[in-house]
Amino acid sequence: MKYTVVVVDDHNLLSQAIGGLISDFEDFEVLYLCSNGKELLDKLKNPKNIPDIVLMDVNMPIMNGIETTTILREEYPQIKVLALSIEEDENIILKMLRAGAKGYLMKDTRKSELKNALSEVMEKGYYHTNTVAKVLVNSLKTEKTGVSALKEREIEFIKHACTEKTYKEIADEMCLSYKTIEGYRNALFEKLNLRNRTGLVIYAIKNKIYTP
Amino acid sequence: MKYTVVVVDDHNLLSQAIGGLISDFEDFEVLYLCSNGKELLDKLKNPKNIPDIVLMDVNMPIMNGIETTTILREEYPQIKVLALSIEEDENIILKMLRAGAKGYLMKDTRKSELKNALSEVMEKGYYHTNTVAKVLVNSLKTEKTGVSALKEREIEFIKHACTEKTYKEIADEMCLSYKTIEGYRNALFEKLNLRNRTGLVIYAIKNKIYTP
DNA sequence: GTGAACATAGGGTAAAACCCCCTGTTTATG
DNA sequence: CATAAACAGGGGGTTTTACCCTATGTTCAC
Repeated sequence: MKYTVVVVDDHNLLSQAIGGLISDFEDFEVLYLCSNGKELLDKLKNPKNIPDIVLMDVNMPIMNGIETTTILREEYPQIKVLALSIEEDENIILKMLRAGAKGYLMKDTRKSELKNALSEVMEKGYYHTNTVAKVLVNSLKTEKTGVSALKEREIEFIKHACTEKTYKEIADEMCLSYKTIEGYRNALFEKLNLRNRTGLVIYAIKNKIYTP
Repeated sequence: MKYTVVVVDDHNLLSQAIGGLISDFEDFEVLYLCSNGKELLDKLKNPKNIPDIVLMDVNMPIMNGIETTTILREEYPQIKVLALSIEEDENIILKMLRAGAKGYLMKDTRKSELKNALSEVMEKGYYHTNTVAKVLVNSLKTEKTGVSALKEREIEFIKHACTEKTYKEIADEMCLSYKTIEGYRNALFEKLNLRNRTGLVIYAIKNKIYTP
């Protein structure tokens, strides 16, 4: 008996193509393809349509991979979700895994790795690449040290950093020395894994600390 | 005699998968797969490796689709290039077509449309979807009215500036000298009235040039 | 009452960003 | 054909960032 797989991706060419690849695997067969989470949930209402694994894209219109995975875990906990995305964003990966994905594949994965991933998810219950492992370790660090929560002053600083002001000017406005401001910046770079101010600005906007 | 196709895409899963799809078509067969333009050019040095059609991704590391297509048109004008991308960016599509692509497919194309596209490119010499047609009409409009204040390369540069990359790294990626990049930056600061890179990032996001 | 955690701040250095100035080449257009 | 844009590159400078490592005083828990 082959394991059944459903591919959910808004890029039809990709889902059809991946479906084709999976058909080549001995132990797996494709049940059907979907273009978004909503379509999948509709399909699942028929018990005949319940697969062993869902290969899920993260970015989709109508209902994205994170929402869909969350719902799946509640309503069909037996279905294993394997995420598939171009996104290497740490937060996205974490969100997807927290939502209940058993693994996270990049779209530049090779065919053999896809087969591996499918097999391991069915056997061991999970599959993680090095990239994802790194992200996980990093997130554990921040969770243990409790660093993840940003302090009041840091948030205030970030908002200033999202303007054209120099650090010297920010220091003056916050009534702190330039060196203290550097301290805030360095701490943030460290715990948010950023290289420079541009990274901080993008982080702030993504996380709605600053709204342009 | 089947027409031969080469798939060039840095996402291995995608290229393998698309290769699989094409193998199902009566009139076409896959010659080989490549991960980037450089790899393709190397392969082509052997006359046995010259295909009828190249299915080319636009965004690739090392050598992207636009550069590669330009070179192909010069050195192997008999090879027909069909672009394949997620990018719906007007400028990218235009560039790719100017570079000599015979058609532009989105990655959400259906299998049947891919077959159509391949056949039409071989028979008529071109294939254009509605989306691309719209873009073309639109570009004619804006070219007439000259609405776009920002130049193509500037927009491309801005997108890079919204990442953690240094200007040196941006220069490398855009295949320009650091000094040229500085030129773009200075021009933008001048005409947009900005003080520094942070200002540029905020401007880009406000004006939807870059979406975090 | 001692150590951890935190906010503050300094000194020094190297790299990146910023700011002038300047020279070509290609491409479009009157 | 001339002229203007757009495009690509360079010299040489200052300012700002980024990254080291260290130090002091306060608060708070054990």
